[in-house]
Amino acid sequence: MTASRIHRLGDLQLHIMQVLWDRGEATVGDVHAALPGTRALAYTTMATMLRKMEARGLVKHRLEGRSFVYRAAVAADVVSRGMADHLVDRLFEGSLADMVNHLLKTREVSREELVRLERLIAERKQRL
Amino acid sequence: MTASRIHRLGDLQLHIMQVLWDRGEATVGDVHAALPGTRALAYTTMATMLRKMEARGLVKHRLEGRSFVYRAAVAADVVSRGMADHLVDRLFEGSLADMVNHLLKTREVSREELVRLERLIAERKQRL
DNA sequence: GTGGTAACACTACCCAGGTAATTGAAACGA
DNA sequence: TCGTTTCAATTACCTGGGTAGTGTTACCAC
Repeated sequence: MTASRIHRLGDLQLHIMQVLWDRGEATVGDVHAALPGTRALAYTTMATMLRKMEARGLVKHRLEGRSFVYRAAVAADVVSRGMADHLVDRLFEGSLADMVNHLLKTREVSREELVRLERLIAERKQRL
Repeated sequence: MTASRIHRLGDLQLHIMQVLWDRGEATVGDVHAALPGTRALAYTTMATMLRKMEARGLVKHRLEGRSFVYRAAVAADVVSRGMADHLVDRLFEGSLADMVNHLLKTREVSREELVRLERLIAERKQRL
């Protein structure tokens, strides 16, 4: 449950979270360096973002020397779940099948992916 | 393709779109009346929102008497697709299977839904 | 015609995400 | 010791979603 679902996360914030989930810990500089070169953002932008995110409870930091070392304060799957659920609820009235149906209709899907899906569903049925 | 994906839509805007998709056309008053009573919003809020949405190209209006009759300017599935794709890309690097896997792990899913999913995937495999 | 009401128009907020310059302090290097 | 770099802190600004008050007009009922 983890107190008040997270379902809104901007692109930048999500990228930052992904870096943190990936590395466990990272300084502002690390995060800045780790981000996709496609859009070169200022170092200060990262710093500001991280502070805002800490205020919101998404990350925490500790001091090491005079650097802030950040880490995620929420687990990746809690966030994924919050966001995915929110979308399923908003768009498909909570029906996973409707969502998948829609995705299958509108996206390219490889045979491998379909096979994987079949297997996932079969497994899930066992576990019912 | 409909020019530039729509992947950001706030809750209110999405609700409004759903009303329009549902009815085809609706006046501000209709939309206002149709919205979930849970949060009673002012009539003017709807009017403002609809004007903003028109500026963004989400809806159009025509004049009938002195009322604006709004209709959606983008199709429901284009929007669903934009939003769903965006999420799949952001959270699961574009892998539908990863997304479904995640959802299957973290959500309650009924046997019926699993069966429906199986069928959907089987059908999709045919059509490959 | 006059007054109420139903419509849009305009304007103003708030908030959060995103972006960054500026400032100030600490550390480091010569 | 003095300049340069490296950090964090502060501040500011833009955008878009959301919310609504106020203003204005047009129309309908008396």
